[in-house]
Amino acid sequence: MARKPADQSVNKEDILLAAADVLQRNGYESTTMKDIAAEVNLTAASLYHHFRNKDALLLAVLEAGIDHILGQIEPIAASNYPADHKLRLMIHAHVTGLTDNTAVGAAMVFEIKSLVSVKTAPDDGRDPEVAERRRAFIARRDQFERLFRAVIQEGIERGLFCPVDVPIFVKTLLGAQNWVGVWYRPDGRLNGDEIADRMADTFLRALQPA
Amino acid sequence: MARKPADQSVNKEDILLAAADVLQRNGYESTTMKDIAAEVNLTAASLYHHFRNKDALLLAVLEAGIDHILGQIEPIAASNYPADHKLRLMIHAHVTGLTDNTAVGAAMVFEIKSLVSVKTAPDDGRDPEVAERRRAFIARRDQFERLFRAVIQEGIERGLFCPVDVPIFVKTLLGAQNWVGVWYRPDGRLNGDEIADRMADTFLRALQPA
DNA sequence: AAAATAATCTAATCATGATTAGATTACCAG
DNA sequence: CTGGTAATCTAATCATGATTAGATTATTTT
Repeated sequence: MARKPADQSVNKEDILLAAADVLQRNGYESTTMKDIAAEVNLTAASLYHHFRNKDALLLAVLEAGIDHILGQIEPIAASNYPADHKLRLMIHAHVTGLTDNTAVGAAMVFEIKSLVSVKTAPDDGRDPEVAERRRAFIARRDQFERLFRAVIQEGIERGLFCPVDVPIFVKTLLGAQNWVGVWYRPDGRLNGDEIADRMADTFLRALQPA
Repeated sequence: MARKPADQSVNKEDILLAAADVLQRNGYESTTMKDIAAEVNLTAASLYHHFRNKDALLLAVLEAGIDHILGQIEPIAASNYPADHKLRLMIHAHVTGLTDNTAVGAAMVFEIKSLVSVKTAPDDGRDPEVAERRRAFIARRDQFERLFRAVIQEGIERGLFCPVDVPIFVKTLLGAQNWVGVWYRPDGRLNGDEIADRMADTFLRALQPA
């Protein structure tokens, strides 16, 4: 049996993107190292040159996703636009981040009870680096939520929004947005921008003062 | 080594509830037959007397969940209340279903890219019964979504609600509700009823005519 | 060109979880 | 009480996926 020629043109970034795609397509529990490797026409063993283990690779996907989306949301939240305009832009960034970037999708949807789950916590002692990165990821995800809270709180204080229970409102908003990563299909009726538009309309109407 | 005494007091329903709890706590990929069995103080092998295989057991959990929630939503949707009242009741039923019944949570959250996933589809030929039950589950889940669409469409036609893109609005609403299954903790600030109240307020405000 | 290094391959190992087989126990019926 | 059946146990098998080890290839450096 002839050995498959070695192809050294694949870099770490290619592997990371491949992993994000497989995650999105197959879900966490059906994402194997073999599938990811096949996506870039390598074998599973080759991935270990670039990433310590599967956890490290998948965490890298989540980190890329949260980096991307935070990089977009933070400047908006810090801007001087009125709160309602900021919220609309943030919803757009979040939704299109989910529809257009599979790593963002993974970061938002697949952290649930997967590699950052309670179940894996007892194994922390085996790999302190992964445990630390896991904590950092959770902190950044929480930061993401805080940005939404701050903007809505600002809108309420300035009389632009009606008073709501801000933490619950934000969980409602983020849940609806994250779920886009579950049901969205690129061949669907609407694209990411259009979906974001309608969602922003819904939540801004809900925040409209009486 | 003394053999563990056999305990025949455990019935199929006990196992099913145990599976739902483990699913909720550990997530799909960390739900092992061993864990489920331990929940009812049996061994993994004992589960196979009651359920054909793991898929059949987990599908039974999902079916129990969707049965439960459809059984609550259908009478509300068919009632003669005005659409806004119906929607509020349905949101309550859905949210409290998620917070109070782990099988409902599993049915709503864990169908995602798990045993009803695209990845498992190619294996249908191996177990036609599971494949058929899977299809039936998906059909019932779709029926669930249609009930919400119908009520909102009715509200719009009667002038109780402002015009919205109904499919997207419902995806937004269901996403927010299903996500409660992700973030809700029994020791949190609010219980299921209170969360449902706030959510209903949000979405009914968003539907209020101008 | 030769040597060193990076990257990949194949083959194999290991661990884990699902499941089976047969022995055993618990319970029920006659 | 005996026999039959339901239910469970322990031990073992099997399959699969993660990972390692060493050989090999591709690329870079000297």
